[in-house]
Amino acid sequence: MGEGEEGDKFPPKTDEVTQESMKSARQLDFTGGSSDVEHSHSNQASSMAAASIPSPVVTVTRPIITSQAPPTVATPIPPPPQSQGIILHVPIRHPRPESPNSMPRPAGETRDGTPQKKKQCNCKHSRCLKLYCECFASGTYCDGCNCVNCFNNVENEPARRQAVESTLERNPNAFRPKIAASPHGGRDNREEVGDVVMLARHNKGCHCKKSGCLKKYCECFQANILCSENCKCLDCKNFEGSEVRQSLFHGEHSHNLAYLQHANAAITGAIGSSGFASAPPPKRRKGQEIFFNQGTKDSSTHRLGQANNGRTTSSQTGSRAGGNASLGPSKVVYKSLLANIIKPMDVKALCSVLVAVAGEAAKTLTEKRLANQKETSVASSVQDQGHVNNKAEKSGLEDSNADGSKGRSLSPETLALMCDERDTMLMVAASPNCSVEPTSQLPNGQDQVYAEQEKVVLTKFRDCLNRIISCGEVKESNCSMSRMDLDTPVQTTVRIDPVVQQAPVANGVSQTAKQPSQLNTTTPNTSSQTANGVSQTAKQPSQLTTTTTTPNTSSQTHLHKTPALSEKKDL
DNA sequence: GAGTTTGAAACT
DNA sequence: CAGTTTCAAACTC
Repeated sequence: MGEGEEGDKFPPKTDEVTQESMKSARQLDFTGGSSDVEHSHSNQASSMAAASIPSPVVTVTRPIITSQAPPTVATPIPPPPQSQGIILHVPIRHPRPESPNSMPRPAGETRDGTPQKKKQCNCKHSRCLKLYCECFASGTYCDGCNCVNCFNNVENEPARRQAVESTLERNPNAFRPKIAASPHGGRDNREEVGDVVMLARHNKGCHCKKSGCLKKYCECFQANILCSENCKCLDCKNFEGSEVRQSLFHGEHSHNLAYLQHANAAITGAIGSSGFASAPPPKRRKGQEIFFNQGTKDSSTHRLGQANNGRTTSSQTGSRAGGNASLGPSKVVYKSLLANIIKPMDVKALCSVLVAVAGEAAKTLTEKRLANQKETSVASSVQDQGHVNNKAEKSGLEDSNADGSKGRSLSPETLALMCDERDTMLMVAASPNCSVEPTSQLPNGQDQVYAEQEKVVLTKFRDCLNRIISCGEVKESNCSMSRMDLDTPVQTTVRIDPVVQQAPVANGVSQTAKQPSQLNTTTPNTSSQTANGVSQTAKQPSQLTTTTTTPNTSSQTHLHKTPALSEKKDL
């Protein structure tokens, strides 16, 4: 076998290697500036060599890149020519991280940062002078490895050096980190499940075909990063939002069987959607993506770039790239039925609406109250204290009016929310039988104002929730419908508006499904995704219009199912 | 622990 | 640049 082939070369004519070249290989500049190979960084390098050889733990995972970077692990390595941002100290090369869960760490370190033994290779045919060898690839000498006929040591420095050179000749970046990341991609990004992780990415990208990029065969997965547009993998499942991937992480990894099963199942495609909770979107297969998934439209497209076996459809690649620029691949994201209905901005908007409502209520009520006060002329000007948290205050209720009532009692609605939780209670809201006599605890009219205010606010909120529920139901039904006729036009109804890439994704349910017609209720028009949901939940225009709330709010306000399809344009 | 699978590296 | 071979890690049994 190859034994001879290369083996013969090594140890290459050692003589050829003059003393000069004897500078330990580590002195070489692997950084890609191959030209500099011989540089003069004897300092660190030499020391390293000397020290590291016998000593285990060569801390520097990628010592090689040293030329400019201090050997310390944490130090970022000078950006490669291609400059992809900061390079992690990650030795992504071969020195593969122990567990997929953890960001690759320097060879000498454990998760907690405590020193650890460097990984030992088991090379038999490469003499540890090729990148196949983890040690060699990481720029360290073999030490305590199980390799056979190893030349990756001081004794064979000449040969080693030769190997390094030839390797660099082939690929100037051979010893450079494969993973690039943004400054934020700190080291233990990992598992934010699709979060930080994406900050880093494989420079070259992987080319996995069968592992679904969910096994350590995959360099990306191994480094615990998502596949990026750089990858040319097939049937990749290592993308943000990948159910499979998420299940792996959520199920907490490698150790548990579930993980393995999921991974395998997912990879083989055997499980189809079943493996995952609900609305399992059909698994993607190489060339064809079933566009069942709403995400499809947008996000899916991202994925396509890759899923489609990487590349084929060149057109797609772009999309993905865009997504990742900073965050990494943006691919299909699994979300609950309400995922797109309730969005952060919607929540904000809702808050605004509620505030507005509260404000209005306060205004009205206080007016009343003032009127009463005049009569009673209660000098209780003690307007002090703290109902700081009081919604009323937030809403803009003038303190002046707000008088103390420290022991402010809770309104029936509030009590209901706090103690009862029974929907009915909420529904009944204002109804008298709600019991808890608010008045009973009300010192003077003030509390009543609050109570009224709460009532109004809570009622609004209740309405919103109901609408959300409705939306969810509609969506659900659509979902099921769309599933039934996957092939049918429904899918085709891809939303017209380009929209935000991320936005669209919803779990299995193609948002597309919801066509205005069907959803007459809420969904306005194409802008659907954004629209429906909470926003609609918000109040009715009529009530809020006056308020000076933010644009969002206003938009929401419009949402009443019926009338104004105007909906949230803003959103 | 042996055998198989996988994908990067090396080679053609 | 594409296809094939080699290699060692990852994985399975």
